[in-house]
Amino acid sequence: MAQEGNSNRGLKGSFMNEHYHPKPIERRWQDYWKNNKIFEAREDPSREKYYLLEMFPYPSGKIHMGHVRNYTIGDVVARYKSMRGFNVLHPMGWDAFGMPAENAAIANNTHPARWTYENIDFMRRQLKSMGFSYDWDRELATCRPEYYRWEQWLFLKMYERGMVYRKESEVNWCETCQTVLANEQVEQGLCWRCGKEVGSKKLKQWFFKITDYADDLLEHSDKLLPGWPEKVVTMQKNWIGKSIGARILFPLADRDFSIEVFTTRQDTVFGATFMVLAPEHPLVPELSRGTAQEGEVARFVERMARQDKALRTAEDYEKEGVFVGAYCINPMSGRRMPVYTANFALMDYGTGAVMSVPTHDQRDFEFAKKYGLDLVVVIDRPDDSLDAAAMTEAYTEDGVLVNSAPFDGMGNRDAMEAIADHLEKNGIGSRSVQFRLRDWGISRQRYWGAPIPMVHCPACGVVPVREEDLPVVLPEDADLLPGGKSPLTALESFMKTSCPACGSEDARRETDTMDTFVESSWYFERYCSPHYHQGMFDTRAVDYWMPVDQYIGGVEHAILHLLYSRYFTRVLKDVGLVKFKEPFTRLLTQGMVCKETMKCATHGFLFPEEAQGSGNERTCVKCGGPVEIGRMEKMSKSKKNVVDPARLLEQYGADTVRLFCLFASPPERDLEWNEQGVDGASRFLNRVWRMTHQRLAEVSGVDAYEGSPEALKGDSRELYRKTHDTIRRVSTDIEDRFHFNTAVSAIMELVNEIYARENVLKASRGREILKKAMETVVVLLAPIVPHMAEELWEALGHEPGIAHAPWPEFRQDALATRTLTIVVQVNGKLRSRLTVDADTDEESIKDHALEDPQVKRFIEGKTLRKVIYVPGKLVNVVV
RNA sequence: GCCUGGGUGGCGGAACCGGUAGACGCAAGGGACUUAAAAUCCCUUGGGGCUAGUCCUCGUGCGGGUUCGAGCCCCGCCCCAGGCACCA
Repeated sequence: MAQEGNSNRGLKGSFMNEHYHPKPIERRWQDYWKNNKIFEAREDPSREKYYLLEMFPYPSGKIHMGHVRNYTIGDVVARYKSMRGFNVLHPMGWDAFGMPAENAAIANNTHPARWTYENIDFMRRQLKSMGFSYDWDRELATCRPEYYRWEQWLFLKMYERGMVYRKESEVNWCETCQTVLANEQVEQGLCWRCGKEVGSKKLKQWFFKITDYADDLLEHSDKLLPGWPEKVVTMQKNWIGKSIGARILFPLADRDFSIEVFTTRQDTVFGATFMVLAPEHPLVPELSRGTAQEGEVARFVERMARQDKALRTAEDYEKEGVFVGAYCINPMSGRRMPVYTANFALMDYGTGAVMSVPTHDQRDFEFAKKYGLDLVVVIDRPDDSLDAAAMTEAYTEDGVLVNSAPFDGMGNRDAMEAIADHLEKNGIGSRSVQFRLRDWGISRQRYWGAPIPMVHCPACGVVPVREEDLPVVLPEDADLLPGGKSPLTALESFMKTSCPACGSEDARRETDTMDTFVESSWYFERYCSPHYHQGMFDTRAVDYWMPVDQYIGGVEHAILHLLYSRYFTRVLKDVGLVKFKEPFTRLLTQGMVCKETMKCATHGFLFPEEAQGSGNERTCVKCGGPVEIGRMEKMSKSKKNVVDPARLLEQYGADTVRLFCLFASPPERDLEWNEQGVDGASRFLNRVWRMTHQRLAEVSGVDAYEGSPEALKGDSRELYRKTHDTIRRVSTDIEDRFHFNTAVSAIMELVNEIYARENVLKASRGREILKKAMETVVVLLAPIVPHMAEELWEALGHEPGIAHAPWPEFRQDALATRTLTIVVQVNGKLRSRLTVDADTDEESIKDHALEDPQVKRFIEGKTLRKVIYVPGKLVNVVV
């Protein structure tokens, strides 16, 4: 600490021993926060709440830079709001079910539960060492029965309301491993484990009827999510994919029933020249039966069934199909249309049947050309007519109807309505809306997930578990089977149960577990009362805290997790548990953390520590060969361009890591990792540390100046002005824009100013002004580098606890300057600057500008046309 | 192909309502301190030019336009990233 006698020495170099050591400081304050329950949140109706939430992590082993960035951003906002007087809820927990636990268990011969809980313990310690302001008493893990029992409870409620149903659905199936594969376990159509080709298999699976809410979710996307990034809203809208059109019945030529199609282009119905059915369409075998096509059709359908889904949706997938041997009649044109089945028709969209209009749909056009089918133009360009025979692509623009009997000459937009009316009036079709969104398949043939609370009884069929029998506990004594097949099916103690309806002892439990997205669709509500055992949550707590005011996470969850959460919240509302529809008022999607990749010709990708040297001259530590520097990419283990937060924490401390994450780029953009930048952040903190300690003796016992700037002059006035301007800038940067990088810049500028205004101590009130500036630096840094801020706050003579210190307000009157710099332009080009008193009127500023020698040079001999004055900013002389 | 973002010094990035382009940091160079180094503190740093200034000129992906004035607005392109993509 500074000694009295040091005060009259120069500021520079007198306290060389004052060095910043983050480790003990961080330990000390983390203990302080914990012991004093500084971040414990309690409902308090007299205070305005602020619920800040970051997407909870999957406990994969240890935290990575993506977590560090995400949680640092959230922590700054939480701490800032807390200093602003809000009652802040800032919880943390674990998205603890999922496949990696099973994989690790098989690979390391441990149990998924053990692996998961050990990871949680390790990662919790890591998060604590970052100094995040979580209320750890609210921690939850979704794999615990006391969590998922309420999920099972809600499942039963949804089942009662018809929100849950079972249907046949395809899964990826590996014959060799005898197991179901998730999409991410299928690599280019091959099983990730054995490398054999993946097929598909039909299983009866559970679904949530999210499509019931498609319209509602879509509508609110626009109206009620103003605090969401437009990008995310658009992605959700596309995902829901509402299409407005019509259903039309096409009678079969020789039978007395019809094929129903969905189309968005009923205006082109007269141009429909053939029909396409999905290979899975029930009419395909029926129509081909007994025809010459029967064998070929059966072979085609069989081949499509075996084909991998990933392949079928591949980019340059060749359109192919076969004639099924039957014809239908176009109800509008009367044309006899051959019926085909083709790979591109999907059974689960619309009706699984497509009326094909090759002249006005590119896909139909290609198919027709390939199989020599007829083309009839029904929409002409407004100015010239199309010749079907000469077309090289479909005409999909607007135009005028032709070859459409009573509708000829009508604009196609009008014809849409007119034809829809005609269809409805004649009972051959109706207006219809389709969504791209499918129901949410939640069944997973996996062990490490929440059991679906259903029982299969030979007598009663599928029966829900009784509410009082919940939870259906996932047995932890299961042995994992090689290949990943769920061990539940082999576990007699789990499988065997009695029927809740008839009591039969022959009943079997459902062995499917729920998709982990189910757990993450309501955890934010559970946080409000995590220890509540009478229901999913205490509605009073939820009424107080929800909705989440600010949600922060990666853009990779922009669609599924967020859409499912919005859906679940609607379900909870319908069940009567919550009063709102939208769980997240504001959303911030932060960018990825990136780093350049490094590759050695013999050793492939290299970890950063496996290359030595700098710049483009790096060599491989294993073989000394040259290292090729690749482009910036998202940090990933497979590319080895990763930085382990644990190492950084060890080397620099949490505050430096936090500072760098915030300073390097604004949160929504990608962050390019740069070790020298981390050094820079560390250097700045050292500078702040020194700045404070070197001046401590000067300001100890002095109260920070809080008065009017009236009496201040020179350096005092300037430093005071800069101090308040910094408060203003940092507040708006954090509050309105989450631009922490510019907030940090502003604080850096203030620190630079303190160094530059050494003479302030000679002025009257100098010490008080200096103290105010120094305190401001510390208090503004508090949400960003909380440990150092606490330490310096105490050193400056305050009681511990900057976390709850009030955020400073800026004084408008302190921002004013005595003089203004007015820029003078001639014809828009900068020519001179004027320094004038702040109260100088417009006329005299203009006069000054015209008399300025620099300006005169450029207006001499020219006609003065106009003089524009922007108050306090500039004069533009137009000649 | 469609929908979003984005393109600014050697680099990360600033520029808030159309008004001084390049804040802040990194890197680089120079100086001070030191026996020396590290650390620290100070200075310089977009390109070009000359008469060396309180100077001129070019410059925010490219080409046009609106305006007294455009990185920012409008029209037409190019490139990069992300998302969707046989959805009838």
